[in-house]
Amino acid sequence: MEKITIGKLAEMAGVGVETVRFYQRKELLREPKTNGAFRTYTEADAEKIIFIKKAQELGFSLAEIKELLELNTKPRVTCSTVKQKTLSKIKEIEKKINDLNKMKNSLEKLSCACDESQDQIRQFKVQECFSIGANCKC
Amino acid sequence: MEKITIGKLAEMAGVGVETVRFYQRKELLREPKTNGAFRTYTEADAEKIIFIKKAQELGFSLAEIKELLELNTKPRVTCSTVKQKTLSKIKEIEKKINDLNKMKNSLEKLSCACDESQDQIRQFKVQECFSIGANCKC
DNA sequence: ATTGACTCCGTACCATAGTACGGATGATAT
DNA sequence: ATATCATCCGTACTATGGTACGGAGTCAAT
Repeated sequence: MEKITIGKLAEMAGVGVETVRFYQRKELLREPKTNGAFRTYTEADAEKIIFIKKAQELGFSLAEIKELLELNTKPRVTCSTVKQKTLSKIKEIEKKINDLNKMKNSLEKLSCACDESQDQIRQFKVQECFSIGANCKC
Repeated sequence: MEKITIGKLAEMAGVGVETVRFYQRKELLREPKTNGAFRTYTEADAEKIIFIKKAQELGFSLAEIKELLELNTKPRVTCSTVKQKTLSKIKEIEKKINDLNKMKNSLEKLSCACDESQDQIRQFKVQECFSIGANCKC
């Protein structure tokens, strides 16, 4: 297998070279071994960047993503601490899924309204999805 | 019912007064009727702000949130255009839910590893959740 | 051994999403 | 009526997450 330099890595992960260096400064990515004068990366590094981008799209900040990536890697942390943190992250995620389902239900209601009348469309309000139990009644 | 001034509105929605004004400048919130010299708001405005905050936590930018809020309110837009945009938003949301489920499954695997050994915990990698079909096998 | 593409490093700049400040005016409770 | 608090408005500052730039060094192919 050929050496993965920073440019190749960036291409693999679909980001810019500067972004990789930025993540290193933020300690989201390890500083890799240097092969001669240039750094060489692994496929795991590309996977990590892809994870970071996905997690960002899901509303996690870089600080939160760092926590996620470090859940199991910090030295001298007990199993029960890891478990506790992990379960708390799972709760966060479940809350997000729940909220997304509310938005989805609400938009499905709008989709239904489109088959009814202009009036039905005008009366629709997405923002109500978090207050009233607005489910699709197609 | 008493008048809702900007300070009251901000408190209701759990944001700062400056944030409300910022959203007005960004046209995410309407410029409300002025009662005397001061503006008065409605509960719908508070609901809208709460929606904005929730949607941000779910990874939507203010520009995307504006689109969501305007789905059905723009004049001279046909039903089919609204329907099309709505279905596309639903697809986006489904993708997010799918990705969150992958992360959740992965973290459940870590939670299981916590009941096994320190070694199992160390070997775990969240970032793999988007590449291999890593489901919890508790 | 020279050329061209890539890397390294520091620094500067950018967009997004607020947050703070400060002087003027308006509202309200005593 | 006056003190106190809120609102208005413009402008400036901040944090986060990158993006761009410029000069120097390096690698690899011809």
